Amino acid sequence: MSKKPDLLPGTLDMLILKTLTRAPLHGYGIALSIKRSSENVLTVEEGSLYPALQRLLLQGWVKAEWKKTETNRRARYYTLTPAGRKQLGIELSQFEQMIAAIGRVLQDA
Amino acid sequence: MSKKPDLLPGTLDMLILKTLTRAPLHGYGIALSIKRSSENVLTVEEGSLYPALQRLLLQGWVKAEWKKTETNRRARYYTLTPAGRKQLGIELSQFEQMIAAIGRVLQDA
DNA sequence: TCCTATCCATAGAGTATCTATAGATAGAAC
DNA sequence: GTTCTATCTATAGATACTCTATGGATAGGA
Repeated sequence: MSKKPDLLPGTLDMLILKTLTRAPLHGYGIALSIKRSSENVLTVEEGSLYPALQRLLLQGWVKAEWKKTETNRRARYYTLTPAGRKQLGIELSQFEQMIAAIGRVLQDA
Repeated sequence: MSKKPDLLPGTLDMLILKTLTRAPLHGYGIALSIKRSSENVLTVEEGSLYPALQRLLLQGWVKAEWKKTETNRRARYYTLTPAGRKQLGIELSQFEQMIAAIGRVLQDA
């Protein structure tokens, strides 16, 4: 039945990295944060989120640490690394270039 | 060695439909048009383009006709159908909504 | 005691892209 | 007249990313 994606494919890593620039967060918190700051337009499913976090860990763009949450639960907190911050910059500029280019195509008379 | 895509995944169909609102074009011409109007930022590979055109045909969003080009070559011209025009409207509004939402996440302090 | 929200994670399917390849021909260059 | 380049179509296979669907655990409130 092929549903439409809840976000633009290829943008999830960038959104996660950006979210982590504010503060370390656990996976669930990242998903909530993206949903909230996008005003409920973007929904990150667990089946997208956790594989994405594994990718980011593997690339060294985030690091993870088990901690207790404020509500006394066990959770894995992800922190942006310097390499991750650099990568975010790259992805941001590529994304903006893409969007600008698409905008040109769409506005072309 | 896993290269980055030449366009944002999920946007190709929209770009093709938009390109065809100006005039019917053959595949090669569509690729050139997108490349040109995006100022060489977006490149549509053949392995993406022709499968996309097959999808659009199957959905009834474009129709195809074999003709001669101005340079006397045999080529398959694609024309936007009314359903395709409607679909383009849908995709445009979804895309803009996505971009706006991503923008909110990226600008969130 | 049950329910809901919070938290983690993986398996499998589907979709869309890329690279690589194959083929044909018009017209220009040589 | 032969070769080269640009024009044109199309498919196969690999890869990447997302989704749906699961499975599990626990804190705190009803």
